[in-house]
Amino acid sequence: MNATLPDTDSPSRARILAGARREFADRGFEGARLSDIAGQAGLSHPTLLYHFTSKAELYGAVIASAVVDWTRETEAAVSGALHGFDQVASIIDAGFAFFASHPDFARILRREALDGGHRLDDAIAGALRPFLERAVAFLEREMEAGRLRRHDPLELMAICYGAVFTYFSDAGFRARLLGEDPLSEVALSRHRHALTELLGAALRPA
Amino acid sequence: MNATLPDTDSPSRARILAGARREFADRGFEGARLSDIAGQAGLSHPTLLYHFTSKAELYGAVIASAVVDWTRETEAAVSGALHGFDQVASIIDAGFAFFASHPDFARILRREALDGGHRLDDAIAGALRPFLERAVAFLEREMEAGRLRRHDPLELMAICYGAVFTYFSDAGFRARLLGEDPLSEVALSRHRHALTELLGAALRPA
DNA sequence: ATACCTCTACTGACTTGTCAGTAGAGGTGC
DNA sequence: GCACCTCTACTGACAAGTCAGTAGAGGTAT
Repeated sequence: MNATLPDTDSPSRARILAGARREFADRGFEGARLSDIAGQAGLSHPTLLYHFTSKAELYGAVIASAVVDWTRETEAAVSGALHGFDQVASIIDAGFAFFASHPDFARILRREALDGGHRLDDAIAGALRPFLERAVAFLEREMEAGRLRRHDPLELMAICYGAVFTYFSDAGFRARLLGEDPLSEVALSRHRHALTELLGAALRPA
Repeated sequence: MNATLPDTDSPSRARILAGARREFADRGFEGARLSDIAGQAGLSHPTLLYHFTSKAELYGAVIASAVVDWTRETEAAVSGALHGFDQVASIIDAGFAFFASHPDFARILRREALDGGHRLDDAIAGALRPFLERAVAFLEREMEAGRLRRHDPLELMAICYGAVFTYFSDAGFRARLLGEDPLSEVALSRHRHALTELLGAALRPA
């Protein structure tokens, strides 16, 4: 897409990306305003369009940078040599850690999931589907070997995805409902602990 | 909100509401176009604004009608005289049934949750918080009585909320990822069954 | 003849993207 | 040590289009 490519990571570009992540998370693709994003970076909106040729390209850059982080940060957890429930807990931990350090991205991703995910085709093919397939294969193997109790592996992943993902994407809602900050360290580890306990009770062999 | 109320349910009004539900679910509040909604009802957009004085009022009416349905349809499940895990399964079933019959509302609700839920304050105070409090109180009582294994009741609700809610709000994403319709009867009961089994394995006393 | 419902035509606000031009840093020849 | 050029980063002004909401007139049933 970028034919003549001098900069790639100027300070302005980085500030624009940071503001864009916030605005796209807060207001969605349609709701975000280029002039607001530019303003947060201390620039006028034409300058933003000097660095990114269109709103869509800027959005794509935000997604891409998060997908890079996701792949890097989950790699360790997935390729670990653990077995049975320890490996499950490790993946849950990795998911929590990733979203806790990328809370805005959780909301961007949810908006995409709501829209059917058509803008995520590359990310799905490149990162999400492989991740899911490895996880399901792992679960099947471990259940077969008797190191995990039998459950539907794919649906188990869907349940974990829903629980972890929702905690972060709906953090504002939870805050309003319960009057506490879900991204605080205590709230976060309370939820992670509860999920891990629940899964452990259901998955650990008797 | 509706002080001087002549019509309340003309045929046009009902058709507008149905179209609005679809459009708000598909594109969000900002993305939805009044002229598209009106067009689906066979009307021009100023005619829509004759029935609903603003886009925001129309949106509020969509939310309100769904909250009415929610309260009615979950009432039976929550006030049932069941005990232990049977009651838990009954609430899960009710949640599935509600969202399966209101798939568009699931996505509208998720968009609201993403935005922090500030437009849902009435619904939270009137329906959601009471529902949650009754559920948590029930879980505590049953755990105390030994009819359910001990888990964190609030987090347990959050996990169920996340799993059920995500299944419906992200149905389009799941369809893209797996290539099957998540709202089909088989897919739906597969997921509900998996969730019920998982919860049962974790919650039923040994 | 009046209440209700609908339309066409229009406005004002706003948004993305374009364009011409400015400021300043840095290299080069002399 | 200076005239000249080029490049990046940036801006204000504007073009083009979209959208919610308004005004006012017409049709229809009672």
